[in-house]
Amino acid sequence: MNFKPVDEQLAVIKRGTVEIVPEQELIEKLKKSKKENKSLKIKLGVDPTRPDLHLGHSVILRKLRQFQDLGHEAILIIGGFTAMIGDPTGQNKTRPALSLEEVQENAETYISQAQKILDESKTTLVNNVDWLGDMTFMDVVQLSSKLTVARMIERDDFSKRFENNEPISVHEFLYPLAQGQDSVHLKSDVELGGTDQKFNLLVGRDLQKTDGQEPQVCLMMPLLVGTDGSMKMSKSYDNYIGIDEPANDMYGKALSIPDELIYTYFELVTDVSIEELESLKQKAEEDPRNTKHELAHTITRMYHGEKAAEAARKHFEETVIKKNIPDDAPEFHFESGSTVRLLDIISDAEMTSSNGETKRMMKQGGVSLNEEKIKDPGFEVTFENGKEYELKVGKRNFARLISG
RNA sequence: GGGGGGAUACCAAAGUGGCCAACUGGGGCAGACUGUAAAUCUGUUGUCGUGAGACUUCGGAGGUUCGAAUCCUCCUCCCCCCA
Repeated sequence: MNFKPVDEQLAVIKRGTVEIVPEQELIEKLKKSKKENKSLKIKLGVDPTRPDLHLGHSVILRKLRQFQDLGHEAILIIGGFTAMIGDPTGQNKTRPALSLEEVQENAETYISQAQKILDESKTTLVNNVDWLGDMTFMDVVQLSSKLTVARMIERDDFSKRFENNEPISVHEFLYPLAQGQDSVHLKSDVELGGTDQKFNLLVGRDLQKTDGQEPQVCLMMPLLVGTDGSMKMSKSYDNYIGIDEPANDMYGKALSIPDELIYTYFELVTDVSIEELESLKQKAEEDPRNTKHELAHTITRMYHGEKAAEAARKHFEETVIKKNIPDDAPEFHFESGSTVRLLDIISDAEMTSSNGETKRMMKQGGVSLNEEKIKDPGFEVTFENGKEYELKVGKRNFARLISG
């Protein structure tokens, strides 16, 4: 491996990074690595509790990928064991512990999605069940003696729960130790994590020191703000863009982020070069509309390819800007001459979740047939030979009704 | 081991015998507006029914009552305080 100069590597590593603890140690490690022509071990632990990955997860995975591209060894730890504990970080309640089978299943989905971002051939996959699972109770007791309760309850998530009279289980205290033990086991040089992982990452450092190892450098990435512009991207807030989502949705959702986030998204979730980033900062301010389209295009391209990204743009323009019916709207056929209540058509097509909702939408002007708003819940459609209707229910629910 | 508090719709949280399909906030949905699926404003938000209305819902199971989310009994789960 021919490593790039340290300062070049550092520039890539620092892209989007919030904090490197301590940065000087990282520089030393990089120097040593180049000198000895030996790659660094970069550790990323993932919790396969929820297998659906979104752009928020991609931030950290992309960072791992960047390390790979710099020639370092990416170690992706599937937290099989830790998932069964449930990471308390940022939680206001105890996470449900998963069974071994669930973890296994989730892990597979997770890996297959993560490979879209990582360089599959160069990723070392491990599961911490393999070493944590073998520890004896005595081992655990000894390990836990290295961390004090006072330090644990300093943590925000615990102290908040404590104040709010919410339960904290003892086993949740063991989570950072388990994660730290991973670092000891793997002898990692760098561990990646979100800013919310700082505590856990630092425990890894401490444990390595106790073990006589050279401690890992902790690298924290920001938590990506979701499409709502305020909370971190998360499935439970429904402000996420999934990496498995259809191109059209991806494109549209990317466009819905607030303007202030355009640059951040370019920086954290796209593969545009560092040089390009510079110019994008200004572009985003001067011409947010087009820059955001460029962002949406870039993101969609990364996961679906150039062609699909282009198609997604067209789809967006047609349906959202021009408010036209998309080409791929589902079609429903009706016998010519028949008369059917519109309410029933919508219900059969499952375009709403209940008749009450349909009626409500009708009253509010959310249902239209061939551009004409239908407000009467009893409205009936008569299908004459060859006649076609374009049905719109709500903002983006379309269907074509065809007779014959 | 002892004492106290709690469980309400997607979430948070009022309601403590009829005016409750249930205040309010968040979220969701719709309309207007917009470069946008953003922001803002307005409306709406159990199911069935064109409608009148009917039915189901307030941790679970029973009971009292003309009538219960509200009262009683038992059960399940959770939190706090003292030891």
